[in-house]
Amino acid sequence: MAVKRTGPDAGLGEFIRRQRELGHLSVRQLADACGISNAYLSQIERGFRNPSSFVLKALADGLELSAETLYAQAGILDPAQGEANDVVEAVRRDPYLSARQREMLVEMYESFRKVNDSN
Amino acid sequence: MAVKRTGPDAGLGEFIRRQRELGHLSVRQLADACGISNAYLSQIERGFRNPSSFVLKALADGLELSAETLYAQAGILDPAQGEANDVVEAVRRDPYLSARQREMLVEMYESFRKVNDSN
DNA sequence: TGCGGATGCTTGCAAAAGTAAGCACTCTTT
DNA sequence: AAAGAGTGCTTACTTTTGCAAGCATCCGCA
Repeated sequence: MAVKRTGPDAGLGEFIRRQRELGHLSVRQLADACGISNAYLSQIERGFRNPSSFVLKALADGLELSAETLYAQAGILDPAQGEANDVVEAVRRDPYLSARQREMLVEMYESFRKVNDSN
Repeated sequence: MAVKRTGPDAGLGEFIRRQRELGHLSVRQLADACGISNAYLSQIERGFRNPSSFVLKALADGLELSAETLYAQAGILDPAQGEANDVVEAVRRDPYLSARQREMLVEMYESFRKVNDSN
């Protein structure tokens, strides 16, 4: 498969372990809370397994942190969210537009902003 | 595995297909852009396979939409802020646009939506 | 001391993800 | 009408995910 994968060196597992320890949870406790096996969680934490979207979501719930945070740690979500413009962000989020249409709207918006700035 | 999985009836695949078609991409084109096989993409779109986090991320990139949107569609991320962040609302709220510019953007957006609906 | 339970880790297997190769079909182009 | 490329889909296969069961170690306690 040609898509990037995290290896045993990836930080996601370590991050999960740190979070778990901060919450004073054992491997089995967190695994149970997530509905996964303790064996599997152990392997995830040491970077030998690559949790699926669903397991990642379950882990976020079990660790009581937002899925965004975990996904950002996994390098799947861009953590750069705050500085994004509202309009641009809304356009990029809109599931009913094509990529090309999104592009056009964003360009239009930005040209407006530019024009307004210069006078 | 005890974690919830999306089945062949899940909307994620259909959503992906719809996005792909809006962008006038073939299965092979999108698959290549994502670094996955066309066979696999076909199965994902028809709900027979459940893409991993990495494939989902690659798909979001290939479709040029935010990973958040895709993950929300997959039922992994809460679309909580997404609803409040609707395009028209964001445009109306933007303090740097003139009334006329706002009007133009909204019209453009709505005409896109209309066009997309009718095919 | 020695038992019971809690800890994290390893192993072997079933099930799912993901691919390479090829099928059937539709358009162009020659 | 036949070659050629583009479309999506199917099948057979390899690789990875995820789990049940068990191992080794440590700690509190009778």
